[in-house]
Amino acid sequence: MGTKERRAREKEQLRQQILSAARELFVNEGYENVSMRKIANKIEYSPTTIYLHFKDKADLLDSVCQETLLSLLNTLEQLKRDTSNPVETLRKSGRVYVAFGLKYPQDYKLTFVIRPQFQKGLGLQEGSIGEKVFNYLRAMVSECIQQKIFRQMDVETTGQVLWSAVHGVTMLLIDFPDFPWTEKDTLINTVIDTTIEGLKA
Amino acid sequence: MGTKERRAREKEQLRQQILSAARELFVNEGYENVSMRKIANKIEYSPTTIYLHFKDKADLLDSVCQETLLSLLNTLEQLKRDTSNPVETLRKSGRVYVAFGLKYPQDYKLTFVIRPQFQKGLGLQEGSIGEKVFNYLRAMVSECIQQKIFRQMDVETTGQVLWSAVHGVTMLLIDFPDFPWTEKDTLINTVIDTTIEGLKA
DNA sequence: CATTTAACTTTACACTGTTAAGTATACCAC
DNA sequence: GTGGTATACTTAACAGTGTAAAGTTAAATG
Repeated sequence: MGTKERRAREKEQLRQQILSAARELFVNEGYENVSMRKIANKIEYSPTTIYLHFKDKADLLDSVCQETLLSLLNTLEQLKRDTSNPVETLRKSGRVYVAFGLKYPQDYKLTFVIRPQFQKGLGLQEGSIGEKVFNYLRAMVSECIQQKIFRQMDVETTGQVLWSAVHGVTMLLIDFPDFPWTEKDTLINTVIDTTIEGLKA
Repeated sequence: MGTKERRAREKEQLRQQILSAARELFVNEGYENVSMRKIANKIEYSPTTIYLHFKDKADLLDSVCQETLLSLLNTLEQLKRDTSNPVETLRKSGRVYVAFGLKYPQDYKLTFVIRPQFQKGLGLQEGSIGEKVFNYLRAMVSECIQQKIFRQMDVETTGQVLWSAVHGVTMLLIDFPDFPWTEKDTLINTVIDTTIEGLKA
């Protein structure tokens, strides 16, 4: 019987092929400079085949970004959390977050800048990977507040402040590579440490 | 004789016409969704006329962004600086910066995200408006450090940390309007105050 | 073997940024 | 005023875009 399963497997395989071709092209040439035809060429199918797996180009982008978020989540979760020192964990997580953004700058921008432009109304929906990432942050922040290391402030606000800081420095370093930045790691660490210091009780 | 001058004036006028048509379209429909033909239609000239005034679409974008930066600089400089309380001035400037970004979100993104993507290698060149904006920040930071309110840290790094913070929160609020942010002004103020607090001696 | 279904391709449409060539008009020296 | 030239602008064209509709092929089912 297993033909149906085989077919489904093959279909999934092609989907994955399209996805990784798209990611590679998006990352190397920029979303706007990648045409459906280019992707099709790379996987040696006709352009319209892509539409059998993805609604349109934006949907393709969205799927690529989901993968990116998952990868970010995994990277963060690999960091083993020392509950006795939540601030240090937070610090490390911040560094990992920025490092991720700088290691895959194009993927980062696709996910956090380009995608919101094309996919209106994504507000961190229930069960999404994006929500899981933010939950990770929430948990750490919560710990810092409960242990009274941080000011007794709203968990949400505190988390959002931290996100703003790491997102800001990541975006600037990506978008203005020629700006006369002070030493990159110094800047990143200072951003994270300053924000954490400012949040302390 | 003045015909030459009149001609030059007319030419400049058309240039301005193109610029404001382009800005309006870029802002309302997004850079990528605006074609040279659309701009041309709006000003009732043929598409190729635009090329008599701007090298290409990216150059047009660049000119639009220069205007935006100038507007930002003016907005910042209107704030009268109370040298006896540089921290309060810095706080206000931060709020003004974010408010500017949120008032003209598309212009902000064009300038700080889209343009760097198309104009590689803009590293805050000598005498540019971007440099003037950053100089404004430098001056305020310098004051805070000299008066020993801030930690004795590198002026550059300190300024870059502040820029990261305000840029981060601005970008997030623009790109994820549906995210469950805490009250917007609270978030903005908390970001600014937290960063400043973290920088204090 | 016949028929249905799924996978994939061909063709086509209306659009894109930009270049090259063409045209008309306003200016200048005589 | 007339001839020539420079300026402003347009027309036409090229190679490319995202994607819908229709057509084709091959495999799975009854």
